[in-house]
Amino acid sequence: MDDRIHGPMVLRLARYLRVLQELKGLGLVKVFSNNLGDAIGATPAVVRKDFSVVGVTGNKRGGYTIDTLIGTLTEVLGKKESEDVIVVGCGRIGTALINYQEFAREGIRIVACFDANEDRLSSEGPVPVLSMTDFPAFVHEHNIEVAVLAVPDHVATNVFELMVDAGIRGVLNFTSVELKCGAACEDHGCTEECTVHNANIGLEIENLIYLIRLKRNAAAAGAAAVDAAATDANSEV
Amino acid sequence: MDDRIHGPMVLRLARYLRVLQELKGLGLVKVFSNNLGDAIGATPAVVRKDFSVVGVTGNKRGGYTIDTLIGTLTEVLGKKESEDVIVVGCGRIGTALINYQEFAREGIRIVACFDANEDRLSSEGPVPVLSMTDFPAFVHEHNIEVAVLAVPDHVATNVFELMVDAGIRGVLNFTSVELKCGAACEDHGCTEECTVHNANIGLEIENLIYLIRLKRNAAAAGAAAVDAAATDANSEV
DNA sequence: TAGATTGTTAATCGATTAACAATC
DNA sequence: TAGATTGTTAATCGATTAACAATC
Repeated sequence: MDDRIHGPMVLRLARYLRVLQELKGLGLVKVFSNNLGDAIGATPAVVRKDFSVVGVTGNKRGGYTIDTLIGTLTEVLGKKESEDVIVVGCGRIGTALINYQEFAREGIRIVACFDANEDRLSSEGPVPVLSMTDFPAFVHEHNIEVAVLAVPDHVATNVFELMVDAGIRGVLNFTSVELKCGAACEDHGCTEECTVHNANIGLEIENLIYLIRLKRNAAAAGAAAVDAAATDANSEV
Repeated sequence: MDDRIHGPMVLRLARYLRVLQELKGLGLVKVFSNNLGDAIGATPAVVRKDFSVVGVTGNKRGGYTIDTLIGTLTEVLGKKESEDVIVVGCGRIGTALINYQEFAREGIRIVACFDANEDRLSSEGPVPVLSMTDFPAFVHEHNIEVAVLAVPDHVATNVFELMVDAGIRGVLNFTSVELKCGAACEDHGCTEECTVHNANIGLEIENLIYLIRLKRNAAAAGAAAVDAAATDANSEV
């Protein structure tokens, strides 16, 4: 729609939308850029820029109309029609996801799970567990675009390529394998990219730890620099 | 240590390290920047730049020595001493995390869970479930730096502030609440930042869906532009 | 030597931030 | 009017990419 809409901005648009819906629920009609900025942790300038990009114009004195914003943002982000999602890999994580559907936001629904192990297949339970052999057909028939990858690490790459082949466009990756879309896409001659988000908890924590250590080191170095400067200042006396 | 080390780079350094350890396990001794680049999905130039920043120098003909790299990266990222992590909120997600410890990478260990509901407390099981009142003391005593936030949304902000107060420096956030560290930090007079990573599966999927739609729209617009150009070209005949 | 790879510098790209004129 | 807020432009910042000299 507009090539000025980029990744971080989409994230913000989604956050605005959520806040706006709550504000509307509270009976508000208008909102200022600084209020929305506070709510999602951005500066007012960013908010105005974002709205400018999506084409919403405010009133110089009265701010923005909440209904207009909700309408435009919903349109830009895509109609909030319910989205069907599948899970591949019916091990512990897959099962947990299926059972704890509550995690899902409105409109997002897990409609099937797939597993290579025939023993796990079942049509009982809240979500059917189907054979991997049915996977491509199912994806096409139901127009599935988003899949959760929750298989053992050693088959992750293979299953991912299956997904890309089948037409999956977005993957939430619970394995600790780095999925490279470019390669898989090229190998299979598909032109459209597949977006991968990583959700491996171990990896996330590991990365958190590294970042914290890095910050601490930087802070220590900064303090040392300050100390050194202080020493220098002293020595100048 | 070096202010040229930034977030994305830390992520890459961790990935290099993992690959290097595997390569070493296979008996390799040297490695070229393009091999590592392929492995983690980066260009050789990025790899060389990264190594240059952390101070590892290679051999113009023979590439980099794996042992040297492993040594330096381990040092830069912090010794792989085991890191103790706690979970706050012993509901479904919290319990799942505790039971599926396997997700944890080597060196990462969940040592305790905290819950405000006294009925859930227990010293049985793989991980003790303690009262929230014990939380600050426990964090100080055990030098806990990283916590997983798995409480209901409506108490997320409060619990997060408790965490920051107690000295937690990194949070893996399973709620769908936007945790703003700046505010909490300022309010409580703490100078050090707290790093938050979001792991809410619903949010992740929602965002995936938005990004996919955006890409499709952009592609459609691009195709339309191409069509228009083609039409123009035709009309010129 | 010739070829291949490193290491560094400059250019580019993308997004955020700052500044300020317009105007309700 | 005076004050406050929008909307846009220019400046800045940060990271990646490209290019190429150095050299094994």
